[in-house]
Amino acid sequence: MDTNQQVIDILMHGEVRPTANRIVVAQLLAASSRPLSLSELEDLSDTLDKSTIFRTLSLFRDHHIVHVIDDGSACPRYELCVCPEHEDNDDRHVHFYCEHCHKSFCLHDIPVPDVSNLSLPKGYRATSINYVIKGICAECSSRHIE
Amino acid sequence: MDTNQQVIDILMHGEVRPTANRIVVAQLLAASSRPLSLSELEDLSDTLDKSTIFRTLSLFRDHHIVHVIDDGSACPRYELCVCPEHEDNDDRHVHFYCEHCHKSFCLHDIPVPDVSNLSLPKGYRATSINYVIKGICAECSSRHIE
DNA sequence: CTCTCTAGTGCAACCGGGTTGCAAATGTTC
DNA sequence: GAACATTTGCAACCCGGTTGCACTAGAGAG
Repeated sequence: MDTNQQVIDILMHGEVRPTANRIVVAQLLAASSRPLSLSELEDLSDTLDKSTIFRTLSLFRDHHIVHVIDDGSACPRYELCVCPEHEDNDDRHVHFYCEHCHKSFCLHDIPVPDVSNLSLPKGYRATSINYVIKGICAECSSRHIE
Repeated sequence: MDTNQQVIDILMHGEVRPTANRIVVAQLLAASSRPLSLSELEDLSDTLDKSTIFRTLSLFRDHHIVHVIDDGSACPRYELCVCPEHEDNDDRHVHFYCEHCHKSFCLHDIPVPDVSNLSLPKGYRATSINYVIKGICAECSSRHIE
């Protein structure tokens, strides 16, 4: 299976023209098991310009190709939408932010407990939920005793 | 009851010298029903310098007088610890971030569902949990039909 | 194939919030 | 009151995200 072609299909499905740069960004996201920030993508691809990645991610976001995670790291992270059919991201899972290596991980096994519909105060309307656990990831735990 | 004296007690209990500026910051936090960001505090007090507030908040954080909430707004917010006895913030409740007025609210009635102890992958250690619901707050809902 | 027009890209500058260095001001101790 | 430590305000800095603009690449018409 050609991952290059897969990525192109995703872009076309989102009605985004598959330029070379966009394919690179999408492939980096697809190859990563965890959500990536703008600066992480910048590091991964030394050829692409920061502003190009930024605009590419913004475009992807608007076309529901990626969705945005706010871990508590002051910089948003992006991951490919698993469910391109839905207009909004329904693949809700818990994220883990490592305070040591500053990476975010997806905990796909843990569903986000949803309290938004049942018990929000009157007048409040929810559009998204972020459930982020901070701590030390497995790799950093094993490497440092601290 | 003198709130001024209450605030001083809190500072002294945290072993922080109660200077005039610190009392102002602590009173602003105490008077607010919701967590405030650095810039919000800057707006509320036109006399205090940005760096003074910043250092005051950092000091408060280190002395467990305030704790920090990461809503998804790229800037941390601070609220007075309810339980100064505990070394860490055990008063865990859900926060709501309004995407329209960019304020954060405490939903004290909704406890944060805790999944950290039961189901974290092996090797992961949690230190804090952020559960943030984003959407439109009641006031903005009633004001705009959109 | 070439021209034209639009979309995409790289560069550099900008911006805003957090952060830091430093010197003046304030407070504390003897 | 002198000597010292702490706190504060100002200004500069830093860093990541964002934007303006000119150049380039690509799509479509003829």
